[in-house]
Amino acid sequence: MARPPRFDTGQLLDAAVRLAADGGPAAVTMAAVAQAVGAPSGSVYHRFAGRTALLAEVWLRTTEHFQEGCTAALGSDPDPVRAACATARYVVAWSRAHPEEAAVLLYGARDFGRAEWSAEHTARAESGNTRLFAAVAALAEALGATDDPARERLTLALVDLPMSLVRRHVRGGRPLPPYAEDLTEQCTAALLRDMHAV
Amino acid sequence: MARPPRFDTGQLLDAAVRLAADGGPAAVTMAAVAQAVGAPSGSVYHRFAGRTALLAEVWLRTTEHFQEGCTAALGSDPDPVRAACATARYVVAWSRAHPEEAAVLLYGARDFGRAEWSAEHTARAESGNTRLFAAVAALAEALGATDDPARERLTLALVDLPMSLVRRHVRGGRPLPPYAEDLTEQCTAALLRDMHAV
DNA sequence: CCTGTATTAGAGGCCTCTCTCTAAAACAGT
DNA sequence: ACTGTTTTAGAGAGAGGCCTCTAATACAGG
Repeated sequence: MARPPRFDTGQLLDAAVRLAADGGPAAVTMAAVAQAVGAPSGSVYHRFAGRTALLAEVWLRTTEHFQEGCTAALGSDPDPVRAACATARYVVAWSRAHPEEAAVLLYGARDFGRAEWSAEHTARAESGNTRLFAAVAALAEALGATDDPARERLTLALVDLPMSLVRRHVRGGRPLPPYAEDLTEQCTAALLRDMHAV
Repeated sequence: MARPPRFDTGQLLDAAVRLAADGGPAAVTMAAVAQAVGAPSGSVYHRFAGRTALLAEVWLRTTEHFQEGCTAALGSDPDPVRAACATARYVVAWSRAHPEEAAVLLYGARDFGRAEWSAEHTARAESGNTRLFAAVAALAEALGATDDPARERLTLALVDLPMSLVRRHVRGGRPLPPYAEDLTEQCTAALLRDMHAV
């Protein structure tokens, strides 16, 4: 009933992610994406309302992809310490498997123009965040982390520390070393072990 | 013997840092900097060879400012564990005192156009890095961190973990909580304490 | 006061990017 | 074959940013 598409949304987003990974969000221009897949600029505008929408989709698809497995890992084990370690491992393993998307994740939503997003895109971002926060909060309660510093320490151990390890290597353009997952898990365990002692 | 300057280099860099802090490196345009201080664009070009040079100076002045106190903190105490904790505290305290520069530091040199820097700027960046690496390496040896994973764990404890804490708040636009320094020091201590146990 | 120099002042060219608009193309169903 | 719909295809306007260039300006020293 209609002409078949030569360039679909996923293909364009893939190209945009690649551009963002090795050039930062500023390198994601409509012209660059079009050229990367060999399409005229009109085809990109047919899929996305504008550059703002494209950047929002790049960010949202990547974070949602990441958060999907992350929330799963957070609830993967009845023992909260083991669940935390599994989550930390997941962050590193996911980044190893998806280095370009990991490079996107090292930026923030603001770098992808969050201030100008549509209400729909903003809502999607908040929805994903609240779901992840809920899973972290549940784990925090299971670990007895009741006050703000303790909750923040948990977040550091779960997400920020693994991401830092990833950042150090991805930003340098090198692949993650083989011991990355083990190192991350040890650090996370160390941060959780001493939490009750203080 | 000459007309006195109305806009000096430091003033222009201050404006550029402010723009970068709340708009990312992309917001640092020659026109924006000129407008921010009320100067014509020609005055900006009189101080900087071009946008590439301006971005490089923004990054280098900020990192050098940060590294100055950082290397001092690394050698501030003969006991390596105490020196490490002092360094971690310094990272947070410096960010609290200089929130705009801290926001710049959360990006990377690549985001400030490192690929197009002059040889001179690149050399300055490497010089600062090697000095800092040397101080970290000395501390690593004092702590018995000989292999790659142990050295990386030390770097995480010293710099990356404090920076993560800063990132979480600065990126959200909020000030650092009062307990930030204490929390950071506890986390750093926990990571170092268990290092020998593994 | 006169001269030399560093700086301001801003107009204007060039380039890139965003976005719009029109026309053509390719296919499914009748 | 015809129709309707989606998509490609690409030209072109408008805006903004980088950079250059020339003229004017303000001061120090003789």
